[in-house]
Amino acid sequence: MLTTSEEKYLKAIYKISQKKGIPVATNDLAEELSTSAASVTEMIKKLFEKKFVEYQRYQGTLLTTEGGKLATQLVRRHRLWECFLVEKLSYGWDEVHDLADQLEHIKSDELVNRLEEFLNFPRFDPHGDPIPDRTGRFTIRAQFPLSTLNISDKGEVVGVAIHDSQFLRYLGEMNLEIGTQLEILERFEYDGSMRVQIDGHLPTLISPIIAKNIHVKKI
Amino acid sequence: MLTTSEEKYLKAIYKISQKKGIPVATNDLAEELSTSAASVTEMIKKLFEKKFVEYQRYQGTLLTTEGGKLATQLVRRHRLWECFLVEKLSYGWDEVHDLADQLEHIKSDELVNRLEEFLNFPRFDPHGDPIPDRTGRFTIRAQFPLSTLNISDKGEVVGVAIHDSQFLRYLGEMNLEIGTQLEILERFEYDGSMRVQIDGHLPTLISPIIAKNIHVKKI
DNA sequence: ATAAAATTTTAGTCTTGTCTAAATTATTTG
DNA sequence: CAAATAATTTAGACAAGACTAAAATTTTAT
Repeated sequence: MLTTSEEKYLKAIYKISQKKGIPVATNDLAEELSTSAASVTEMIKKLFEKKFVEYQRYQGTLLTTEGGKLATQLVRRHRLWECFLVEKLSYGWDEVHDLADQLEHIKSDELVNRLEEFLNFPRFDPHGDPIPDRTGRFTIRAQFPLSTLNISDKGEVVGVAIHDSQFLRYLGEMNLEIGTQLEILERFEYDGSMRVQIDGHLPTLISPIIAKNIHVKKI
Repeated sequence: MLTTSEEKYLKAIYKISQKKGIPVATNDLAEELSTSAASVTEMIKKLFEKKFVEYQRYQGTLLTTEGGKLATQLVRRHRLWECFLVEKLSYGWDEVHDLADQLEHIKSDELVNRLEEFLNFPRFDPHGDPIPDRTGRFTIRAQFPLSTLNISDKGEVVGVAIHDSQFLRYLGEMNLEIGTQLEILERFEYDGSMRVQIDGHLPTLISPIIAKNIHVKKI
């Protein structure tokens, strides 16, 4: 059985390797986990002993098949709890991350499977991220960063790449949420910002950094 | 903020003082928490420093007002999570204790308040125990151990004093659950056992130890 | 290609919560 | 009431997980 701390490391390795590829640097893990690089090295050696990660001194780390399964299970738990909090307890999508981070460490696969059934087998969480099924499989979907759309393209928001609550509240203020439909009115090539028509609202200017972190499907 | 371990101690002190009165003995705590008496002494000294318990060497311990509030909050969390597991996730009342023991340590009052609302403000948990409201008040109810009823008394099961899953499954096997109505047919005074008519089923013999741990209201 | 800078690891400590064995205090019993 | 027994506390140690400072290695830049 994994300790909560070990679980946090596995999930962090998983998350960083998704975003930045493998191997995962010790410093990046320290940053992600708000801890020191020295602590990371120690824990990685422990996870290596237990065969959850591959590791060579000074060369970074990556998950083994077994470690990957465990990390996926944690992602599953996290995203199902987020669904529960939003759909059943009326939390906002900007409020659930930290709570789900606690709830995902509850040790019971049965509980998570029952929760999934109670929620009617959702395939995406409140941020549009896919929820792995109990065998670890993700639902794949064609989606692109909003920043890649061209003038007069139409899209529907299906996800966000950042779960930070400030970012999400900012999106909320410009009436943008999962399911929102929009159209690109104008692109300013020198800085990449774009003017976007959001649903029934007034057109808004969206900066390239923001646009890169909003995922849409084309319609 | 309390650590999970400190929370476990506070709840154990609360539980034992309910059952056996105050002050609570170090050995009883060690037993309840499956740990050594030495560890208990150490932790109690810590809780004393933080003003959550009264304590004098060799004289046992008891909760301060502040400690009592925290313990009550934990009881509240535990019982609401049990309701959730039974009512929403279809767990049996004999399966929820250990899971609720994990869930009660999730740090968020807001979460528990929303959970309570989601469950429609239940006042009793699946074992018939009262759930304190957010100010810490319990709903009181007239109830007696089944063992105190006399011949031809009728009652309705409203609670159980033991949450052990073996005990609960045993009750289930004799078709006895919360809400079950019954009538005392016979009492054998020399050992205290009683023959009981349960609902539409055949009469059963109930031993005094069992009967003492089934709570009924008279009807 | 080598010096400087950045990254990673090691060494040594600390805190939390636990343990066992030994010492102390309280309780029970003859 | 004193001796035996039970309960509790202290002392010393350990494991997990973290930290800082210093050393080792890798990467970058001149």
